[in-house]
Amino acid sequence: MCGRYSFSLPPEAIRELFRVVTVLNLQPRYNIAPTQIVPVIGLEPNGERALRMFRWGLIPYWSKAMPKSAPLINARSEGIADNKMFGDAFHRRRCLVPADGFFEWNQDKSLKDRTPWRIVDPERPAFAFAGVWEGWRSPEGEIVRSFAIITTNANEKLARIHERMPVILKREDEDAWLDPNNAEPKLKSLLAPYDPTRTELYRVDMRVNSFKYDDPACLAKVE
DNA sequence: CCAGACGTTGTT
DNA sequence: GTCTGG
DNA sequence: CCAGACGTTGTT
DNA sequence: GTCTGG
Repeated sequence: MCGRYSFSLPPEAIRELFRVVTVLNLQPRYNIAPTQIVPVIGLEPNGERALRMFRWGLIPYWSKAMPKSAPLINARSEGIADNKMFGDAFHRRRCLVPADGFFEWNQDKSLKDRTPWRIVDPERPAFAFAGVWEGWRSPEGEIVRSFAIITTNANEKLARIHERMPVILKREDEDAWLDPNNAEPKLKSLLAPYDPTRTELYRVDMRVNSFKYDDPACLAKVE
């Protein structure tokens, strides 16, 4: 699955890699955690891509209050089109979640080693997760936009540490994911495990475990 | 009809 | 152990 | 995802 | 809001 990731590229690289004009006032993020407000990419009414700051952890639009349970940071791709919680967002509110890598811990918690891994694509400096989003009106009348990252089965590279992984879109599939005219069969075909030959894992320092550390050392390789 | 759930991951 | 917060 | 708190009464 | 369960 995916419960922590990074997005630390400079604005010029973001504009070029994701074809966005606005780059807001983005600070590099080395250790993004659930509930934080982070950039995602959606389509404007005019069809142009735009970066917007959304909350990681989807709040269903019918929620009466901010949910107290674990935030909905992931959505399983299997059955998502018919799912009560995410179905409407899947059909009508898809987004790209830009990242330059993500973190995984050993799934088996009986293994005492809680040293995280970082996963990157050695052939490109950044990629996008497939995401869905919602708008929610709080009791105070504030509109909160939030998102979840879609997951699928782990590929053979990740399977050694975890059985799920986030959906990473091929670059040539990003437009199809955002296209409001694409229907269910096409969209579902995009939600597949990532190419294992482009999935590289390496160990990083345990400091990543704490979201309080958000600096370049979080990305550094350790033995 | 109304009431109650609606999610993922991991762990047991 | 379990819940909350980031 | 992991880290960190988890409580009351009374007094300042 | 919308679906499921009784």
